[in-house]
Amino acid sequence: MARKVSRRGGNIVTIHDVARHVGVSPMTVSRVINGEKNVREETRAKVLASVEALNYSPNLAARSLATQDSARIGLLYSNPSVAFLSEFLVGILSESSQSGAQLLIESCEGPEGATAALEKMKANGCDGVILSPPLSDSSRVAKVLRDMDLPFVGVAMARPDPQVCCVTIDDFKAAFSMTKRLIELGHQRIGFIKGHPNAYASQTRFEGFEAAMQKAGITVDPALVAQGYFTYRSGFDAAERMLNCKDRPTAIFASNDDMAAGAVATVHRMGLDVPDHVTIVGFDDTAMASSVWPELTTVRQPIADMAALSVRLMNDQIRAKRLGKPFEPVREIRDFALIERQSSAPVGTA
Amino acid sequence: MARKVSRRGGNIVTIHDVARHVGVSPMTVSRVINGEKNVREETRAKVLASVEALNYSPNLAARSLATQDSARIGLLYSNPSVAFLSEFLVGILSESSQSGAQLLIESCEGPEGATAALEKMKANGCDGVILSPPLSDSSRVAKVLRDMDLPFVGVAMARPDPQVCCVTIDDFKAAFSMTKRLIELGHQRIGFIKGHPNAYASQTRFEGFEAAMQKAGITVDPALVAQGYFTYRSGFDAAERMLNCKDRPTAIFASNDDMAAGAVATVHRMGLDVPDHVTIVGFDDTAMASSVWPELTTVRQPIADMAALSVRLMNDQIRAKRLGKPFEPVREIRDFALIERQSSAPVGTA
DNA sequence: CTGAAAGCGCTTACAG
DNA sequence: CTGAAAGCGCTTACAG
Repeated sequence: MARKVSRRGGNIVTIHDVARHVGVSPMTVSRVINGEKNVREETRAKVLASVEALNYSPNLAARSLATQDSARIGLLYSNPSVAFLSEFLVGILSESSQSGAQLLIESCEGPEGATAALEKMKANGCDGVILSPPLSDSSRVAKVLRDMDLPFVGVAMARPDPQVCCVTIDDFKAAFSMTKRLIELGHQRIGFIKGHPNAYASQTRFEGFEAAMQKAGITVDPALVAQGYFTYRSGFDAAERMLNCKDRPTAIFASNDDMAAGAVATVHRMGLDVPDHVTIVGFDDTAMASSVWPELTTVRQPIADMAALSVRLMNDQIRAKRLGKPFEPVREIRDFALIERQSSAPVGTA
Repeated sequence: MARKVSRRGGNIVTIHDVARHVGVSPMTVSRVINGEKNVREETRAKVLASVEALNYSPNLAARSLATQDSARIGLLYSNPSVAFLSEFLVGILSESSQSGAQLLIESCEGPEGATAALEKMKANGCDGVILSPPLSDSSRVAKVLRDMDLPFVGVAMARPDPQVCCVTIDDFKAAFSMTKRLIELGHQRIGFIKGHPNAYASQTRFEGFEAAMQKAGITVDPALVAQGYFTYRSGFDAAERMLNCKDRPTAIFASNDDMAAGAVATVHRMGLDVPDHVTIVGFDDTAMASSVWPELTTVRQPIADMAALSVRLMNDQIRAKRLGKPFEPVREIRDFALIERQSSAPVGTA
């Protein structure tokens, strides 16, 4: 490893070392590393070989200083599930450290508290804001942001707004698919636990459920639809009510994993088994889903990836604004996935 | 806000703007910001006022480029609890983005798989490695690291090794305190669920439990000590065995939150209540503890803080090594805290 | 106690 | 297709 001694005695392979090794200018090495086209194929190959040989990898701090990419990004959240939030944060943090963005993190209690938090961010030189659900769906928050002339990106939005840049999955389709799968497993009496009323995703997921039921010609029994609040406890209570029906459901679809885990606990408490007596499925595939037993069948929403992508979109938007270029709001729809674990089974397994 | 237009059209307040505003050199501003002593009090005050007025905040990328602090830090983990890991990551990521460190993250299956992962890191120019438990306690991993001449920091180590730089809590004392608290609540028949045998913390926590019991003059019934594996399922099973004893425990102390949550599920399944019939307490205070119902009384281990501190220690160590200065291994013991939630109560509440 | 110079590693903008 | 120059915002090392 050819390493040079830096001003302070460290050993770091730089772009200059690679350049010298190959016999080109640092500029050419930079071009190869950044995948630019205007490099002769032969030169590119030599540079790449050298990068490999010297074990070069770029200094992110230097890059972001040079590119001026170092935006100051605000992240505003309002207590979603802890499991959701931490996965969200991991995505945000890792991408922003990659791109050299600085982070300003604030929480607030619902859309009403958002204004104060946003003003604080703005005062701290914030260039743009990333919104986690349910804030991302709040038109009130969106208005405040527009008035402040701050660009923003919404993550996991459930209500389409062509004006807003966002990263989501198709909640309707995801809920539809999961419901369809339950029906394929022979379930007919399927209970549904809704999410918090302040989140649009709650409504959209319920609509997906309804649509799949209707398509299969199954009537949704109102007694099997319960209001939840995305908490374990609310799932626990909702499931209890449903399971005390005379004609109890053979499957319960909860709008997130926390509630599904609560529903599993209720089933167990009643001396029944999951999935033998009741199938339980969740939504999100957070840490909760694979931490409980039986592990939850759920809809995987790639939260960390979505969060990371939102940082990239935010960077693009900030850069465009700085350059005075127009920025067309992007609506990125990521794929969801049905993850089948042990909490679901064909009907009548017991 | 006095903002200058940068090369690419952005508006950023820099150290120069502050300097001009105050009428001093950028150097002086830098000194004030970094809290150096050699600045006249009057000058310092003026600079600080200006920093406030212009809303200046330093560009981290520029700083880390200039200080050469940008170490490349490897993070090696071997599947601990997902909840534990995500809190750990949040701490690591936020501190490393603060300090401008680059991260190389690898996982492995136990100490045996560590060598390959570490070689990969080393090949990628890694300057030092942070170890999460149970890897942090592995003398085998420590030896590999020493042979590679890579500095490392262990997080949440349970076995004191004066040679190794680490950040921990006092697991013994923490387990002792929690047990003492249970005894104060009147519990005598207390069950204990051990953690995974490959983690030293499991042993240490058990010793703390034993010591507190002994000090209170209570004999530990071997039937009330079960082997767990830090998973929900293992807590579930262990609790089931204990609760089927003729003389069942009135309280169960699980060595982590996942197992405690599993134990709660078992109690419920048997038609009993938490905490009315059985008190259940956990350890760590991960997201799991406040996600289930009833929420868990537990020992708070400040995982994110500890992880963040480990990054700082790693940076110090790498800098010392680069400068050829000796670095005395530091052993940082953080405070734990007893968090009382709804899963515990005085004995005989029902 | 304060400042002018040089440099951190990379990229943009311009020339050829 | 390639390179020389200048600059990103900050700090170290040296003078005074």
